[in-house]
Amino acid sequence: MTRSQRQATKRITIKDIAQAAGVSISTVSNVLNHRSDAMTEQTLERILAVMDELDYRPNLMARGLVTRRTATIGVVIAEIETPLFLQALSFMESIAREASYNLLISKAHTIEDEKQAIKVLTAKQVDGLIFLSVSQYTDDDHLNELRRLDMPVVFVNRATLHDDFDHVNWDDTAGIDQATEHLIQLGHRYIAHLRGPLSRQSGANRLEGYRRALERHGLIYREEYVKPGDYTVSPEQWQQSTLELLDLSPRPTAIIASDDIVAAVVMKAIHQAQLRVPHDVAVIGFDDQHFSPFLHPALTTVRLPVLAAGKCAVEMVLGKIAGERTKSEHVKLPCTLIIRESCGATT
Amino acid sequence: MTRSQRQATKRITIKDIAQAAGVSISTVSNVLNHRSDAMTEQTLERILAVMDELDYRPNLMARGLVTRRTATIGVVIAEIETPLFLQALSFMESIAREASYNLLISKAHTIEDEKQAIKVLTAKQVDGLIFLSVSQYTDDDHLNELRRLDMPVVFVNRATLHDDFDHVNWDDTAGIDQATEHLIQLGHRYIAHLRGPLSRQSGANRLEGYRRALERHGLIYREEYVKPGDYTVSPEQWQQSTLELLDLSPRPTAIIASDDIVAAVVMKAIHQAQLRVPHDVAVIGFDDQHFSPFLHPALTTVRLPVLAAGKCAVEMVLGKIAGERTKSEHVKLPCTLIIRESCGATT
DNA sequence: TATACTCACTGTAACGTTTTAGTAAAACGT
DNA sequence: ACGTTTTACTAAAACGTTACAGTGAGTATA
Repeated sequence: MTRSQRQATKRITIKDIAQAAGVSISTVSNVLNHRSDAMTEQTLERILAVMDELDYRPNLMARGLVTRRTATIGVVIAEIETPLFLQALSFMESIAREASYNLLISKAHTIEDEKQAIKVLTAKQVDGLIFLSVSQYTDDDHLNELRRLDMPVVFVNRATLHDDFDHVNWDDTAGIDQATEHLIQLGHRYIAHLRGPLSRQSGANRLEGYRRALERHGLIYREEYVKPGDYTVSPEQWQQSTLELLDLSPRPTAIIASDDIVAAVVMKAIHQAQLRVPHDVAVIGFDDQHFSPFLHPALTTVRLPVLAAGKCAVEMVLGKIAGERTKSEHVKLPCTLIIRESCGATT
Repeated sequence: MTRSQRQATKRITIKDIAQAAGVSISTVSNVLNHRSDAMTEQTLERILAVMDELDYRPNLMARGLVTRRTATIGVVIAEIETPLFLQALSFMESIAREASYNLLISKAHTIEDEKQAIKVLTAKQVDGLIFLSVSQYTDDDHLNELRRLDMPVVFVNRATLHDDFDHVNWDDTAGIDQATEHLIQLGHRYIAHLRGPLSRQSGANRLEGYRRALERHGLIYREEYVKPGDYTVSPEQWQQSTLELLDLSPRPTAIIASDDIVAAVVMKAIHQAQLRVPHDVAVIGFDDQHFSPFLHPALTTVRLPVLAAGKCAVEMVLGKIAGERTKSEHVKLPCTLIIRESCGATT
């Protein structure tokens, strides 16, 4: 397999097919583009036979050069470490594939990465762009380029600062509100929250939803019941925070964690404090990751519609590409409270 | 943003740059390809200035058409639902990006999917192909096409039936052997195994490694200590199987699960049987998923070198593309036993 | 029977690059 | 001062498609 051998392998083009079938390349192009009405059944079959025999594959680069279409959607993804978003990515691939589109992916954690990703993906002539969960609030000037290119763009889980682009989000606030409501209905009065980073939309929204539900029921919001439990602090600190919460008086009878991993650590800390879930302390997570049903006890959690959002985003991009949709939309999907074993009535 | 407006947006090409800078297309092409030695400093700067001003981006499709390079690697991935493989995908993207390559992904669960994926990806002119964990044993004829194309191909975690292609695998057998060995060293004599599907290479290999370690220490392999605990049966059955194992006499003092999710369920079942991990029964998982350290107790598990394998695969493909590597390699990476809390000495 | 119309194609100019061969002018060596 | 080399470019042919304007033969219409 030397390089010279590699170059020796001749690739068959539309020209070869035309020659072998004794027709012009236009005719071959017509069969490629399913315009079989413009030729004899006989010719069609002859061309198809030749294509099959020579194992012809149209060169999509050449095609793309003239059609200006690549059947490829660029996906810029951050937080790619979160299994949930990766699952969304996988799901998006399925949706895209049904429409014969592929996904060209590019990670971006910083604004700089994002700029670079946009450069490369647009240079590769993707037909549309999806930003998966890159939540920046400021300094989005580089997006002007996308406006100029007039390319279909959808943001998933990003602050909706760009009215002229499509957005898909989910309603964190309502999600945690629902979870808190559920706990209150079960009789809980002292509900703690291990919150996410406030610098993030999700962290702030969730704190707000938690607070909203409390206040709706006339329960006072107490600072000491809220502690950071996000990736900016270590798992040991989550554990420490949980123990501190359990030492409060009155002791919280329920803890809402900022995600399922944190919830697992919370449950672990509760067990280690010789208390029981949900008997002594109820726990609710966030995300509904794939392991959550298998925790001990199975975790009650707020399921994020990440897959649905991914699907929605792909469909929006495809719609724009097809020219069916023109004006931009802002979709907000609901979260679902998944009730399992880790939360129950207080005794 | 109507379609007519979209088409009105003129895209600037190398031609525009040439005209604006008062040079020929060739010269502009030269600066694009970093052959700045073939022109005046003055000219170079003028061209760069014009490029910057007009915000020029070379069209990589057009370039690819003539260079026959796309700076894109196709990744065919199955088991994409497994977070571990998705993480590998993410990691591979990082490695590829460092070399200015992108990843075009395509899921494939059946042979038919795989054929289709190969068709599309090769038609899109990817420079190389990586198969991530699509473990089929038979009917790989369609791969002949890849031989014919003489395209760099690497298989990750696939039965090495294709000597002429590159392979990256990990040593399941040695991994579980090590885990079993560890348990034996701790004094365990009755070790059970919830095995994976035998139709899969991994399931069969692991059973073999388990058996090998037992026999090396003169412990008898007992059929009733081995039960299926894979995705072909339900989580309820994993739980049921665990309970059955705990009812055996002598009761196993350790259980090796087929993956970390199963291990979580096993631990849950053990707790529900009023036994303690690792005090009464030690548990070892497989995969080292991201939640495993946060289980209660933290899970001892065999870490698969999935990320390393992904990295290796990308580097192999890049090496082949660059022409540095020519002959095919078969790499086998070791697994690592990650010792946490869920296994300890028997009392 | 002349006219229009359909049918089954064909020829060729794009698309935006790279690449190869070429060239005029300047610099160099002796 | 002459030939040679180097420098700084340029012209034009690819690359493999699609798109559009033809075209000549046969058929239907008036």
